[in-house]
Amino acid sequence: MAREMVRQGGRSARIQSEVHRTVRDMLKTMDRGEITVPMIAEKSGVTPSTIYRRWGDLSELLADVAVARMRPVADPEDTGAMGSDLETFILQYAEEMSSKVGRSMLADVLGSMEGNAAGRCCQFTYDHLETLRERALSRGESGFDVSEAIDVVVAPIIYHILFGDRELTTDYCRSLVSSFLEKCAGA
Amino acid sequence: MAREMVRQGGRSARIQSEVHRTVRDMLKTMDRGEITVPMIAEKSGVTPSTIYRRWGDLSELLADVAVARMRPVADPEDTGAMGSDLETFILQYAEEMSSKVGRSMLADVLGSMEGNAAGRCCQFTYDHLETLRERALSRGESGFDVSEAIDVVVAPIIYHILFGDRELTTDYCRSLVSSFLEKCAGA
DNA sequence: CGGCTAACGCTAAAAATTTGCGTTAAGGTG
DNA sequence: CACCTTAACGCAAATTTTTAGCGTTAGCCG
Repeated sequence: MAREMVRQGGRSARIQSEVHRTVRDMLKTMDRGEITVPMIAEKSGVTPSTIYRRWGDLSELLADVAVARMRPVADPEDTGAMGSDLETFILQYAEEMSSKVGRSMLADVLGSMEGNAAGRCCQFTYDHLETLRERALSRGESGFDVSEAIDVVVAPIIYHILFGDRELTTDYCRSLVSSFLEKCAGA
Repeated sequence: MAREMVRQGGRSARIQSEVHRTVRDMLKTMDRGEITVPMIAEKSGVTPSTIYRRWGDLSELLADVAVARMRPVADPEDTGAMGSDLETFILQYAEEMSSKVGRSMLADVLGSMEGNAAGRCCQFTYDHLETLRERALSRGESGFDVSEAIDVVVAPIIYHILFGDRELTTDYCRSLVSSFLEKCAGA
């Protein structure tokens, strides 16, 4: 059979989760700059060559781990109304992404070129917003444009986290959301 | 004398410019992933240890080169009116940053932790916008809030470049600018 | 001009990465 | 269920990259 196959279960999967777990553990106690592939290999009981063959290099591995961590485990909380749904989600999003691990994940995701890690992880955000939009519509609310929400609310938050040019206060995030909601109402 | 000194002229400066030039040349013809410190050292006629001692590692060197490239050489063009000034500047900004070298510079700048490379380079953008604002005021126009311009216009552009989730067309950039100008007029 | 020392070059040692080859085990087939 | 194919792994040698010690060069200051 000429089809490309990717092993999903058994040893291969066990190694992947073991390596991922090791990386997450290491990121808790040490800086990203002092983590090396041989270290990860030893702590996870895998030979370095396996890691190199499977992920290519350290930055790709870190990106892979970061994307896996950002993958949502549940839908955003339902607070009963679109405005509060959006605010709750954005505040939590800003909180997570501006934390030390959040900034680290962002950097890792943006530092990889293979596998479109950045695209996949911003898709998570898009999907969450889409969920909120559909939820609003099913309540009879007017809904909102997801792309516009990203431009007006998400993009500034990410920008300030990445460039560190501004404190990301709760009030500021709230103002972004309310500014967006007003724009929706006006349109 | 106990004071820390940094050599500015002579050999040290010559080496810096030589290494920078070599890096810029290499980035034209090859991918960032295949550039190594020993390569740069050989092509620029410097020993690797000098590069390691001076810049620490490859990512710091690349960030240093990127910041130097992004440092503006002139003020943004004066088109005679605030709206067209802003549009001209943003279109050129989007063009430069979304190009291959632009994306590479962004990635390099965000991938370094020393020296606040990211902060310094977003300061360039801030300064340019501030120039446009002052120019508008001196013409008798109402001006605009620079931080708001960054949130509404610059941040979305950078976001879409980094995450690759959307085509960055001229029309789209123009719509961001006009949306911002309307917001200014309304406020 | 002469002293001081930051910054460089050279070299050897250490660490990381790549590569070849044999082995293990996942997943499909008869 | 036993067998076959081959993706994925482990091991170890070869290669490359990075670090560190030490002597030398050349800015900068008095």
